Amino acid sequence: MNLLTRGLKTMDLLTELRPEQMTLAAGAVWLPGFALPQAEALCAYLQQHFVPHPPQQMMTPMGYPMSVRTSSMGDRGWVGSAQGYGYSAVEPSSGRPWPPIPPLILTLAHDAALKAGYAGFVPDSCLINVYAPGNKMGLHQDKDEQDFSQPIVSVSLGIPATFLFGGARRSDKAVKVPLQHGDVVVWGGASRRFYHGIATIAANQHPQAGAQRINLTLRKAT
DNA sequence: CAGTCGCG
DNA sequence: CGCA
Repeated sequence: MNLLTRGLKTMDLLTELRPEQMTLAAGAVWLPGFALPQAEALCAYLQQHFVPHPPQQMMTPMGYPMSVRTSSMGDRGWVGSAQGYGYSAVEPSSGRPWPPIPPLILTLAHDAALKAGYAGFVPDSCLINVYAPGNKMGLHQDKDEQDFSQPIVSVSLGIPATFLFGGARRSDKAVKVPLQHGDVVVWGGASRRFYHGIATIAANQHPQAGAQRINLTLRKAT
């Protein structure tokens, strides 16, 4: 019995099959399980990171808080406030510089980018988004970076999430990608500025992360 | 005028 | 999907 005679629709294919690599749009690649070898070490490392650098809810310029909590590593960290969005060399709550991105994460990001077709990726910013059940992220573009020739590398840890990957306009139809612990998504080239987001997170539990999804987003900000 | 990682 |  093949997949078509079982009556599977496109969404079912995405949830049942775990291809080694799948193209979501021109220049955008989903790498299921690419970070699984490092995932447990990453979770442990982040737990330690969160002690001196607790994730905080950023504000939007429209006056609403975002539902996710965020922290950062690297020369720059992404911050949001009533004044707008951008990159900061210091953690707003403490005024101290962000801690460096550890080699484990730099290497993972570099290797994932290479696998997706982007050689020589050296990020200077790692945004850490922490999602609890009920949290979400509306469709948006990553457009606060200086150099759009560099891709974005996104690492998923903890409980699952539905990643929404749209197009150049916010109203473009978005593909739904069922991200799991250890999945990596890389987007660049034509898709570098495409809209993307995260659907409301369902209640869930993960052995390493608890009731959380932790997303690492690696960028070259400067 | 452009926006807008939010909301209804 | 369009806001103000």
